[in-house]
Amino acid sequence: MSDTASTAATATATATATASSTTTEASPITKTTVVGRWADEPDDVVEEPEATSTSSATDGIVLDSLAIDESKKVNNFLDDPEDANIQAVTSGETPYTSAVRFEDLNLSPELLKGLYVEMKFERPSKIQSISLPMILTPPFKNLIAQAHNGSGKTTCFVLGMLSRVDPKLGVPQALCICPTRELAIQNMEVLLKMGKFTGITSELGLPADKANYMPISKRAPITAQVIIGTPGTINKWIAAKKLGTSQLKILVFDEADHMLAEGGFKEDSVRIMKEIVRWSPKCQVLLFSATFNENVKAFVSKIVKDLFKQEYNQLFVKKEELSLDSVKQYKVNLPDELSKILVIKDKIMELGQKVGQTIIFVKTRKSAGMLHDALSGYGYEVTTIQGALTQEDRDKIVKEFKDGLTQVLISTDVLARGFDQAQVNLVVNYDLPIRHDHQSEPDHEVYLHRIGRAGRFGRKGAVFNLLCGERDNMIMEKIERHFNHYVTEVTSWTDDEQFEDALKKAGLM
DNA sequence: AAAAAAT
Repeated sequence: MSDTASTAATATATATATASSTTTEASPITKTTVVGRWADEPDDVVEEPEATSTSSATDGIVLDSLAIDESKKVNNFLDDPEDANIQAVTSGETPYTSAVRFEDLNLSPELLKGLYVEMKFERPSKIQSISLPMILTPPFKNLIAQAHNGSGKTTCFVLGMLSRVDPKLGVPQALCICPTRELAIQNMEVLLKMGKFTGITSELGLPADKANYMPISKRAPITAQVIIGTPGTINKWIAAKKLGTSQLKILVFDEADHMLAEGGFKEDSVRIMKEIVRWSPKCQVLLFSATFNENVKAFVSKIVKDLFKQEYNQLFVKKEELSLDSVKQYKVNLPDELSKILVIKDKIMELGQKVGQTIIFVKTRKSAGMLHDALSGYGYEVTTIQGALTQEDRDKIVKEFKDGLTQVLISTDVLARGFDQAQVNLVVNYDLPIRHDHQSEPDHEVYLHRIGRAGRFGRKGAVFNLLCGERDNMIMEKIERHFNHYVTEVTSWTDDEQFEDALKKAGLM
Protein backbone atom coordinates (compact mmCIF):
# COMPACT_ATOMS: atom_id res chain seq x y z
CA MET A 1 0.00 0.00 0.00
CA SER A 2 2.56 2.48 1.11
CA ASP A 3 4.73 1.75 -1.85
CA THR A 4 3.27 3.81 -4.59
CA ALA A 5 3.06 7.27 -3.27
CA SER A 6 6.71 7.59 -2.50
CA THR A 7 7.63 10.06 -5.18
CA ALA A 8 4.48 12.01 -5.08
CA ALA A 9 3.91 15.16 -3.21
CA THR A 10 2.07 14.52 -0.05
CA ALA A 11 -0.95 16.56 0.65
CA THR A 12 -3.61 13.99 1.19
CA ALA A 13 -7.21 14.35 0.38
CA THR A 14 -9.93 11.79 0.37
CA ALA A 15 -12.32 10.87 -2.30
CA THR A 16 -15.75 10.61 -0.90
CA ALA A 17 -16.30 6.91 -0.94
CA THR A 18 -19.97 7.17 -0.42
CA ALA A 19 -21.36 8.18 -3.73
CA SER A 20 -23.79 10.98 -3.43
CA SER A 21 -25.15 10.67 -6.90
CA THR A 22 -28.63 9.50 -6.16
CA THR A 23 -30.32 11.94 -8.41
CA THR A 24 -31.12 9.95 -11.48
CA GLU A 25 -32.26 6.80 -9.82
CA ALA A 26 -35.52 6.63 -11.64
CA SER A 27 -33.98 6.65 -15.06
CA PRO A 28 -30.64 4.94 -15.08
CA ILE A 29 -29.04 5.10 -18.45
CA THR A 30 -29.79 1.72 -19.84
CA LYS A 31 -30.07 2.44 -23.51
CA THR A 32 -27.72 0.50 -25.67
CA THR A 33 -27.51 3.52 -27.87
CA VAL A 34 -25.29 5.50 -25.57
CA VAL A 35 -22.53 6.86 -27.67
CA GLY A 36 -19.31 8.34 -26.55
CA ARG A 37 -20.64 9.41 -23.26
CA TRP A 38 -19.97 7.90 -19.91
CA ALA A 39 -23.29 6.43 -19.00
CA ASP A 40 -21.84 5.79 -15.64
CA GLU A 41 -22.20 3.49 -12.81
CA PRO A 42 -25.58 3.55 -11.29
CA ASP A 43 -25.86 4.82 -7.83
CA ASP A 44 -24.75 2.53 -5.21
CA VAL A 45 -26.64 -0.04 -3.36
CA VAL A 46 -26.33 0.13 0.34
CA GLU A 47 -24.30 -2.97 0.85
CA GLU A 48 -21.21 -2.96 2.97
CA PRO A 49 -22.24 -1.93 6.46
CA GLU A 50 -19.03 -0.77 7.99
CA ALA A 51 -16.33 -1.60 5.56
CA THR A 52 -16.10 1.92 4.28
CA SER A 53 -14.73 4.06 6.97
CA THR A 54 -12.00 4.76 4.48
CA SER A 55 -8.66 5.37 6.00
CA SER A 56 -7.65 8.41 4.10
CA ALA A 57 -4.12 8.19 5.25
CA THR A 58 -3.38 4.99 3.44
CA ASP A 59 -5.25 5.85 0.34
CA GLY A 60 -3.10 8.83 -0.32
CA ILE A 61 -4.88 10.77 -2.91
CA VAL A 62 -2.59 13.56 -3.54
CA LEU A 63 -3.94 16.54 -5.21
CA ASP A 64 -1.44 19.09 -4.35
CA SER A 65 -1.83 21.27 -7.33
CA LEU A 66 -5.41 20.34 -7.71
CA ALA A 67 -6.24 21.48 -4.26
CA ILE A 68 -5.10 24.93 -5.19
CA ASP A 69 -7.19 24.91 -8.28
CA GLU A 70 -10.11 23.69 -6.35
CA SER A 71 -10.24 26.87 -4.37
CA LYS A 72 -10.55 28.69 -7.64
CA LYS A 73 -13.16 26.19 -8.67
CA VAL A 74 -11.13 25.50 -11.73
CA ASN A 75 -11.17 21.76 -11.60
CA ASN A 76 -13.81 19.37 -10.58
CA PHE A 77 -11.70 16.41 -9.71
CA LEU A 78 -13.04 16.34 -6.23
CA ASP A 79 -16.37 18.05 -6.54
CA ASP A 80 -17.76 15.81 -9.17
CA PRO A 81 -19.32 12.79 -7.49
CA GLU A 82 -18.83 10.94 -10.72
CA ASP A 83 -15.13 11.11 -10.22
CA ALA A 84 -15.12 10.17 -6.60
CA ASN A 85 -13.82 6.68 -7.12
CA ILE A 86 -10.80 7.49 -9.18
CA GLN A 87 -7.89 8.50 -7.01
CA ALA A 88 -5.39 10.83 -8.53
CA VAL A 89 -1.81 11.11 -7.39
CA THR A 90 0.00 13.88 -9.15
CA SER A 91 3.61 14.80 -8.82
CA GLY A 92 5.24 18.14 -9.20
CA GLU A 93 3.72 21.51 -9.77
CA THR A 94 1.75 21.07 -12.95
CA PRO A 95 -1.89 21.93 -12.35
CA TYR A 96 -4.50 19.97 -14.22
CA THR A 97 -8.06 20.82 -15.00
CA SER A 98 -10.33 18.01 -16.01
CA ALA A 99 -11.71 18.39 -19.49
CA VAL A 100 -15.42 18.94 -19.71
CA ARG A 101 -15.41 18.93 -23.48
CA PHE A 102 -12.90 17.69 -26.03
CA GLU A 103 -12.43 21.33 -27.06
CA ASP A 104 -10.73 21.91 -23.73
CA LEU A 105 -7.79 19.80 -24.81
CA ASN A 106 -6.21 21.92 -27.54
CA LEU A 107 -6.59 19.14 -30.04
CA SER A 108 -6.11 19.75 -33.74
CA PRO A 109 -9.27 20.37 -35.76
CA GLU A 110 -8.60 17.12 -37.61
CA LEU A 111 -8.57 15.17 -34.39
CA LEU A 112 -11.71 16.84 -33.10
CA LYS A 113 -13.41 15.97 -36.32
CA GLY A 114 -12.35 12.36 -35.89
CA LEU A 115 -13.80 12.28 -32.40
CA TYR A 116 -17.13 13.82 -33.31
CA VAL A 117 -17.70 12.63 -36.85
CA GLU A 118 -16.03 9.24 -36.96
CA MET A 119 -16.24 8.11 -33.35
CA LYS A 120 -19.50 9.93 -32.75
CA PHE A 121 -18.34 10.96 -29.30
CA GLU A 122 -20.05 13.79 -27.53
CA ARG A 123 -18.11 14.37 -24.36
CA PRO A 124 -15.11 12.89 -22.62
CA SER A 125 -15.85 9.97 -20.30
CA LYS A 126 -14.69 10.15 -16.73
CA ILE A 127 -11.28 8.63 -17.25
CA GLN A 128 -10.84 10.66 -20.40
CA SER A 129 -11.64 13.96 -18.77
CA ILE A 130 -9.17 13.28 -15.99
CA SER A 131 -6.33 11.56 -17.81
CA LEU A 132 -6.22 13.49 -21.07
CA PRO A 133 -5.11 16.77 -19.49
CA MET A 134 -2.41 14.82 -17.67
CA ILE A 135 -1.30 13.21 -20.91
CA LEU A 136 -1.44 16.30 -23.09
CA THR A 137 -0.19 19.08 -20.83
CA PRO A 138 3.52 19.88 -21.06
CA PRO A 139 5.79 18.83 -19.56
CA PHE A 140 4.58 15.49 -20.75
CA LYS A 141 4.69 13.35 -17.67
CA ASN A 142 4.46 9.62 -17.45
CA LEU A 143 1.16 8.20 -16.31
CA ILE A 144 0.03 5.03 -14.62
CA ALA A 145 -3.71 4.94 -15.05
CA GLN A 146 -6.32 2.54 -13.79
CA ALA A 147 -9.97 2.82 -14.76
CA HIS A 148 -12.99 0.58 -14.98
CA ASN A 149 -13.59 -1.89 -17.76
CA GLY A 150 -15.37 -0.35 -20.69
CA SER A 151 -14.88 3.19 -19.49
CA GLY A 152 -12.94 4.42 -22.48
CA LYS A 153 -9.25 3.91 -21.75
CA THR A 154 -8.36 3.19 -25.36
CA THR A 155 -9.44 6.65 -26.41
CA CYS A 156 -7.11 8.12 -23.81
CA PHE A 157 -3.94 6.61 -25.13
CA VAL A 158 -4.91 6.67 -28.81
CA LEU A 159 -5.65 10.36 -28.52
CA GLY A 160 -2.38 10.75 -26.65
CA MET A 161 -0.45 9.10 -29.43
CA LEU A 162 -2.20 10.98 -32.22
CA SER A 163 -1.69 14.35 -30.65
CA ARG A 164 1.96 13.85 -29.84
CA VAL A 165 2.93 12.84 -33.37
CA ASP A 166 4.46 15.43 -35.67
CA PRO A 167 2.75 14.73 -39.02
CA LYS A 168 5.65 16.16 -40.96
CA LEU A 169 8.16 13.69 -39.52
CA GLY A 170 8.14 10.38 -41.34
CA VAL A 171 9.55 8.16 -38.60
CA PRO A 172 8.11 6.16 -35.69
CA GLN A 173 7.04 8.54 -32.94
CA ALA A 174 4.47 6.57 -30.99
CA LEU A 175 4.51 2.93 -29.95
CA CYS A 176 1.77 0.87 -28.31
CA ILE A 177 2.36 -2.62 -26.93
CA CYS A 178 -0.53 -5.04 -26.36
CA PRO A 179 -0.76 -8.56 -24.92
CA THR A 180 -2.63 -10.17 -27.79
CA ARG A 181 -2.92 -9.96 -31.51
CA GLU A 182 -6.66 -9.28 -31.25
CA LEU A 183 -6.17 -6.32 -28.97
CA ALA A 184 -3.49 -4.80 -31.18
CA ILE A 185 -5.80 -5.04 -34.16
CA GLN A 186 -8.70 -3.57 -32.23
CA ASN A 187 -6.60 -0.66 -31.00
CA MET A 188 -5.40 -0.05 -34.54
CA GLU A 189 -8.97 0.12 -35.72
CA VAL A 190 -9.68 2.81 -33.15
CA LEU A 191 -6.55 4.69 -34.14
CA LEU A 192 -7.45 4.63 -37.83
CA LYS A 193 -10.94 5.83 -37.14
CA MET A 194 -10.01 8.55 -34.71
CA GLY A 195 -7.07 9.69 -36.77
CA LYS A 196 -8.84 9.49 -40.10
CA PHE A 197 -8.48 13.19 -40.90
CA THR A 198 -4.97 13.64 -39.54
CA GLY A 199 -3.01 11.90 -42.26
CA ILE A 200 -0.92 10.20 -39.60
CA THR A 201 0.53 6.89 -40.75
CA SER A 202 0.47 3.68 -38.75
CA GLU A 203 1.47 0.03 -38.88
CA LEU A 204 0.70 -3.14 -36.96
CA GLY A 205 3.65 -4.97 -35.45
CA LEU A 206 2.38 -8.53 -35.42
CA PRO A 207 4.03 -11.80 -36.39
CA ALA A 208 3.38 -12.61 -40.03
CA ASP A 209 1.87 -15.96 -40.84
CA LYS A 210 3.75 -18.39 -43.01
CA ALA A 211 2.19 -17.22 -46.24
CA ASN A 212 3.40 -13.66 -45.79
CA TYR A 213 6.62 -14.45 -44.03
CA MET A 214 9.54 -12.28 -44.95
CA PRO A 215 12.94 -12.51 -43.29
CA ILE A 216 13.42 -9.51 -41.07
CA SER A 217 16.64 -8.59 -42.82
CA LYS A 218 14.78 -8.04 -46.07
CA ARG A 219 12.24 -5.72 -44.54
CA ALA A 220 12.49 -2.03 -45.19
CA PRO A 221 12.85 0.14 -42.10
CA ILE A 222 9.54 1.18 -40.58
CA THR A 223 8.52 4.69 -41.50
CA ALA A 224 5.00 4.67 -40.04
CA GLN A 225 4.47 7.27 -37.34
CA VAL A 226 2.45 5.11 -34.97
CA ILE A 227 3.18 1.42 -34.35
CA ILE A 228 0.86 -0.90 -32.47
CA GLY A 229 1.93 -4.46 -31.83
CA THR A 230 2.73 -7.39 -29.60
CA PRO A 231 5.96 -7.54 -27.57
CA GLY A 232 7.81 -10.28 -29.43
CA THR A 233 7.52 -8.70 -32.83
CA ILE A 234 8.27 -5.21 -31.58
CA ASN A 235 11.41 -6.45 -29.85
CA LYS A 236 12.43 -8.27 -32.96
CA TRP A 237 12.00 -5.16 -35.08
CA ILE A 238 13.94 -3.05 -32.64
CA ALA A 239 16.75 -5.58 -32.36
CA ALA A 240 17.01 -5.77 -36.14
CA LYS A 241 17.19 -1.97 -36.30
CA LYS A 242 14.09 -1.86 -38.45
CA LEU A 243 12.17 0.12 -35.89
CA GLY A 244 14.03 3.25 -34.91
CA THR A 245 13.49 4.40 -31.35
CA SER A 246 15.35 7.69 -31.39
CA GLN A 247 12.34 9.85 -32.25
CA LEU A 248 9.78 8.17 -30.02
CA LYS A 249 7.71 10.66 -28.09
CA ILE A 250 5.21 8.37 -26.49
CA LEU A 251 5.20 4.72 -25.41
CA VAL A 252 1.98 3.00 -24.36
CA PHE A 253 1.42 -0.29 -22.61
CA ASP A 254 -2.15 -1.45 -22.87
CA GLU A 255 -3.16 -3.94 -20.14
CA ALA A 256 -0.02 -2.71 -18.47
CA ASP A 257 -0.34 -4.79 -15.32
CA HIS A 258 -0.23 -7.93 -17.39
CA MET A 259 2.48 -6.58 -19.64
CA LEU A 260 4.70 -6.08 -16.63
CA ALA A 261 3.66 -9.08 -14.55
CA GLU A 262 5.83 -11.98 -13.58
CA GLY A 263 4.77 -14.81 -15.82
CA GLY A 264 3.30 -12.26 -18.17
CA PHE A 265 5.38 -10.21 -20.53
CA LYS A 266 7.64 -8.63 -17.98
CA GLU A 267 10.97 -9.42 -19.62
CA ASP A 268 9.85 -8.39 -23.09
CA SER A 269 8.30 -5.19 -21.83
CA VAL A 270 11.27 -4.18 -19.73
CA ARG A 271 13.55 -4.82 -22.66
CA ILE A 272 11.48 -2.53 -24.86
CA MET A 273 11.45 0.16 -22.18
CA LYS A 274 15.21 -0.01 -21.69
CA GLU A 275 15.90 0.21 -25.38
CA ILE A 276 13.63 3.21 -25.74
CA VAL A 277 14.87 5.09 -22.73
CA ARG A 278 18.37 4.65 -24.08
CA TRP A 279 17.63 6.45 -27.34
CA SER A 280 14.70 8.61 -26.28
CA PRO A 281 15.20 9.38 -22.60
CA LYS A 282 12.38 11.92 -22.64
CA CYS A 283 9.84 9.56 -24.13
CA GLN A 284 6.52 9.75 -22.30
CA VAL A 285 5.24 6.44 -20.94
CA LEU A 286 1.58 5.62 -20.43
CA LEU A 287 0.50 2.50 -18.58
CA PHE A 288 -3.18 1.67 -18.75
CA SER A 289 -5.24 -1.15 -17.27
CA ALA A 290 -8.44 -1.85 -15.36
CA THR A 291 -6.43 -3.82 -12.82
CA PHE A 292 -3.21 -3.26 -10.92
CA ASN A 293 -2.78 -5.59 -7.98
CA GLU A 294 -0.55 -4.38 -5.18
CA ASN A 295 2.45 -6.37 -6.36
CA VAL A 296 2.33 -5.15 -9.91
CA LYS A 297 1.52 -1.64 -8.81
CA ALA A 298 4.69 -1.54 -6.77
CA PHE A 299 6.79 -2.94 -9.57
CA VAL A 300 5.26 -0.72 -12.22
CA SER A 301 5.83 2.42 -10.20
CA LYS A 302 9.37 1.40 -9.47
CA ILE A 303 10.30 0.68 -13.05
CA VAL A 304 8.81 3.93 -14.31
CA LYS A 305 10.65 5.83 -11.64
CA ASP A 306 13.99 4.04 -11.97
CA LEU A 307 14.14 3.76 -15.70
CA PHE A 308 12.71 7.03 -16.87
CA LYS A 309 13.80 9.14 -13.92
CA GLN A 310 10.93 11.52 -14.42
CA GLU A 311 7.92 12.61 -12.51
CA TYR A 312 4.84 10.55 -13.08
CA ASN A 313 1.14 10.80 -12.31
CA GLN A 314 -1.14 8.03 -11.17
CA LEU A 315 -4.82 7.25 -11.28
CA PHE A 316 -6.15 4.37 -9.25
CA VAL A 317 -9.42 2.72 -8.34
CA LYS A 318 -9.92 0.72 -5.16
CA LYS A 319 -10.57 -2.92 -5.88
CA GLU A 320 -13.83 -2.78 -3.94
CA GLU A 321 -15.08 -0.17 -6.38
CA LEU A 322 -13.96 -1.91 -9.51
CA SER A 323 -16.91 -4.20 -10.17
CA LEU A 324 -19.32 -2.66 -12.62
CA ASP A 325 -22.67 -2.13 -10.99
CA SER A 326 -24.35 -2.34 -14.36
CA VAL A 327 -23.21 -5.94 -14.75
CA LYS A 328 -25.12 -8.36 -12.54
CA GLN A 329 -23.16 -11.39 -11.38
CA TYR A 330 -24.67 -14.81 -10.69
CA LYS A 331 -23.43 -18.21 -9.60
CA VAL A 332 -24.99 -21.56 -10.36
CA ASN A 333 -24.12 -24.72 -8.47
CA LEU A 334 -24.05 -27.84 -10.58
CA PRO A 335 -23.79 -31.49 -9.57
CA ASP A 336 -21.13 -32.47 -12.10
CA GLU A 337 -19.13 -31.34 -15.10
CA LEU A 338 -21.64 -32.72 -17.55
CA SER A 339 -24.38 -30.51 -16.20
CA LYS A 340 -22.24 -27.50 -17.06
CA ILE A 341 -22.72 -28.40 -20.67
CA LEU A 342 -26.41 -29.05 -20.12
CA VAL A 343 -27.00 -25.74 -18.43
CA ILE A 344 -25.34 -23.97 -21.31
CA LYS A 345 -27.37 -25.95 -23.80
CA ASP A 346 -30.73 -25.60 -22.07
CA LYS A 347 -30.50 -22.18 -20.50
CA ILE A 348 -27.70 -20.05 -21.86
CA MET A 349 -28.11 -20.85 -25.53
CA GLU A 350 -31.83 -20.23 -25.45
CA LEU A 351 -31.89 -17.15 -23.25
CA GLY A 352 -28.57 -15.67 -24.19
CA GLN A 353 -29.49 -15.21 -27.82
CA LYS A 354 -32.53 -13.20 -26.82
CA VAL A 355 -30.50 -10.61 -24.97
CA GLY A 356 -27.55 -10.12 -27.27
CA GLN A 357 -24.22 -11.80 -27.79
CA THR A 358 -22.58 -14.19 -25.36
CA ILE A 359 -18.98 -15.09 -24.56
CA ILE A 360 -18.26 -18.35 -22.73
CA PHE A 361 -14.84 -18.42 -21.08
CA VAL A 362 -13.01 -21.69 -20.53
CA LYS A 363 -9.70 -22.51 -18.94
CA THR A 364 -7.93 -24.47 -21.64
CA ARG A 365 -7.79 -24.77 -25.38
CA LYS A 366 -8.80 -28.37 -25.01
CA SER A 367 -11.94 -27.69 -23.01
CA ALA A 368 -12.81 -25.00 -25.52
CA GLY A 369 -12.79 -27.64 -28.22
CA MET A 370 -14.77 -30.11 -26.13
CA LEU A 371 -17.47 -27.63 -25.29
CA HIS A 372 -17.59 -26.52 -28.89
CA ASP A 373 -18.10 -30.08 -30.12
CA ALA A 374 -20.71 -30.82 -27.51
CA LEU A 375 -22.79 -27.75 -28.35
CA SER A 376 -22.40 -28.30 -32.08
CA GLY A 377 -23.50 -31.87 -31.52
CA TYR A 378 -26.69 -30.57 -30.02
CA GLY A 379 -27.24 -28.53 -33.14
CA TYR A 380 -26.24 -25.13 -31.84
CA GLU A 381 -24.15 -22.69 -33.76
CA VAL A 382 -21.11 -21.56 -31.83
CA THR A 383 -17.63 -20.43 -32.74
CA THR A 384 -14.47 -20.84 -30.73
CA ILE A 385 -11.30 -18.84 -30.48
CA GLN A 386 -8.01 -19.77 -28.83
CA GLY A 387 -4.36 -19.05 -29.42
CA ALA A 388 -3.50 -22.28 -31.20
CA LEU A 389 -5.67 -21.46 -34.17
CA THR A 390 -4.06 -19.99 -37.25
CA GLN A 391 -3.91 -16.24 -37.32
CA GLU A 392 -6.23 -16.27 -40.26
CA ASP A 393 -8.84 -18.26 -38.36
CA ARG A 394 -8.54 -16.05 -35.32
CA ASP A 395 -9.08 -12.93 -37.36
CA LYS A 396 -12.03 -14.48 -39.14
CA ILE A 397 -13.78 -15.62 -35.97
CA VAL A 398 -13.33 -12.27 -34.28
CA LYS A 399 -14.57 -10.46 -37.35
CA GLU A 400 -17.66 -12.64 -37.65
CA PHE A 401 -18.46 -12.05 -34.01
CA LYS A 402 -17.90 -8.32 -34.25
CA ASP A 403 -20.04 -8.17 -37.36
CA GLY A 404 -22.81 -9.89 -35.44
CA LEU A 405 -22.80 -12.93 -37.70
CA THR A 406 -22.27 -15.22 -34.72
CA GLN A 407 -24.04 -14.96 -31.39
CA VAL A 408 -22.13 -17.24 -29.04
CA LEU A 409 -18.36 -17.30 -28.81
CA ILE A 410 -16.34 -19.76 -26.75
CA SER A 411 -12.98 -18.34 -25.77
CA THR A 412 -9.92 -19.00 -23.69
CA ASP A 413 -8.42 -16.05 -21.86
CA VAL A 414 -7.07 -14.78 -25.16
CA LEU A 415 -10.08 -12.48 -25.23
CA ALA A 416 -10.35 -11.97 -21.47
CA ARG A 417 -8.76 -8.54 -21.67
CA GLY A 418 -9.71 -5.54 -23.70
CA PHE A 419 -11.98 -7.16 -26.23
CA ASP A 420 -14.64 -4.57 -26.99
CA GLN A 421 -17.95 -5.61 -28.43
CA ALA A 422 -20.91 -3.54 -27.28
CA GLN A 423 -23.46 -6.24 -28.02
CA VAL A 424 -21.99 -8.69 -25.52
CA ASN A 425 -24.52 -8.70 -22.71
CA LEU A 426 -23.82 -12.09 -21.27
CA VAL A 427 -20.58 -13.63 -20.04
CA VAL A 428 -20.37 -17.20 -18.82
CA ASN A 429 -17.49 -18.52 -16.77
CA TYR A 430 -17.54 -22.18 -17.70
CA ASP A 431 -14.43 -22.44 -15.54
CA LEU A 432 -13.54 -19.91 -12.89
CA PRO A 433 -10.21 -18.22 -13.50
CA ILE A 434 -7.61 -19.62 -11.13
CA ARG A 435 -4.01 -18.80 -10.45
CA HIS A 436 -1.67 -21.27 -11.98
CA ASP A 437 0.87 -21.07 -9.23
CA HIS A 438 -1.76 -21.69 -6.53
CA GLN A 439 -4.56 -23.76 -7.97
CA SER A 440 -6.80 -23.10 -5.00
CA GLU A 441 -6.58 -19.34 -5.46
CA PRO A 442 -8.69 -17.33 -7.87
CA ASP A 443 -7.13 -15.04 -10.43
CA HIS A 444 -8.98 -11.92 -9.39
CA GLU A 445 -7.67 -9.80 -12.21
CA VAL A 446 -8.66 -12.22 -14.93
CA TYR A 447 -12.10 -12.58 -13.34
CA LEU A 448 -12.63 -8.84 -13.47
CA HIS A 449 -11.43 -8.59 -17.05
CA ARG A 450 -13.63 -11.45 -18.19
CA ILE A 451 -16.80 -10.05 -16.69
CA GLY A 452 -15.85 -6.67 -18.08
CA ARG A 453 -16.51 -8.00 -21.59
CA ALA A 454 -20.15 -7.35 -20.78
CA GLY A 455 -21.46 -3.93 -19.85
CA ARG A 456 -19.27 -1.89 -22.13
CA PHE A 457 -19.58 1.82 -21.59
CA GLY A 458 -22.25 1.66 -18.93
CA ARG A 459 -24.48 -0.87 -20.65
CA LYS A 460 -26.32 -3.58 -18.79
CA GLY A 461 -24.92 -7.06 -18.58
CA ALA A 462 -25.05 -10.38 -16.75
CA VAL A 463 -22.52 -13.01 -15.75
CA PHE A 464 -23.14 -16.65 -14.92
CA ASN A 465 -20.43 -18.42 -12.99
CA LEU A 466 -20.80 -22.19 -13.29
CA LEU A 467 -19.65 -23.87 -10.10
CA CYS A 468 -19.07 -27.53 -9.50
CA GLY A 469 -17.90 -28.80 -6.15
CA GLU A 470 -16.53 -27.39 -2.94
CA ARG A 471 -13.40 -25.99 -4.51
CA ASP A 472 -15.29 -23.86 -7.00
CA ASN A 473 -17.46 -22.52 -4.21
CA MET A 474 -14.42 -21.59 -2.19
CA ILE A 475 -12.86 -19.79 -5.11
CA MET A 476 -16.09 -17.95 -5.84
CA GLU A 477 -16.30 -16.90 -2.22
CA LYS A 478 -12.78 -15.54 -2.33
CA ILE A 479 -13.62 -13.53 -5.40
CA GLU A 480 -16.70 -12.10 -3.73
CA ARG A 481 -14.70 -11.13 -0.68
CA HIS A 482 -11.87 -9.65 -2.68
CA PHE A 483 -14.10 -7.24 -4.56
CA ASN A 484 -16.52 -6.91 -1.66
CA HIS A 485 -19.25 -7.70 -4.11
CA TYR A 486 -21.95 -10.26 -3.47
CA VAL A 487 -22.73 -12.69 -6.26
CA THR A 488 -26.36 -13.83 -6.35
CA GLU A 489 -27.05 -17.53 -6.45
CA VAL A 490 -29.34 -19.13 -8.97
CA THR A 491 -30.54 -21.89 -6.69
CA SER A 492 -31.96 -24.33 -9.18
CA TRP A 493 -30.02 -24.97 -12.33
CA THR A 494 -32.95 -26.74 -13.96
CA ASP A 495 -35.47 -23.98 -13.47
CA ASP A 496 -35.98 -21.86 -16.59
CA GLU A 497 -37.74 -19.21 -14.64
CA GLN A 498 -34.79 -18.54 -12.39
CA PHE A 499 -32.56 -17.82 -15.33
CA GLU A 500 -35.11 -15.63 -16.96
CA ASP A 501 -35.57 -13.83 -13.70
CA ALA A 502 -31.86 -13.32 -13.39
CA LEU A 503 -31.71 -11.68 -16.79
CA LYS A 504 -34.69 -9.53 -15.96
CA LYS A 505 -33.05 -8.36 -12.77
CA ALA A 506 -29.96 -7.57 -14.78
CA GLY A 507 -32.13 -5.32 -16.92
CA LEU A 508 -31.69 -7.41 -20.04
CA MET A 509 -35.26 -8.62 -20.58
C1' DA B 1 -3.10 -30.26 -15.64
C1' DA B 2 -1.69 -23.01 -18.27
C1' DA B 3 -3.35 -18.31 -21.88
C1' DA B 4 -0.52 -15.82 -24.79
C1' DA B 5 3.76 -14.25 -27.89
C1' DA B 6 7.52 -15.94 -30.49
C1' DT B 7 11.71 -18.48 -31.46
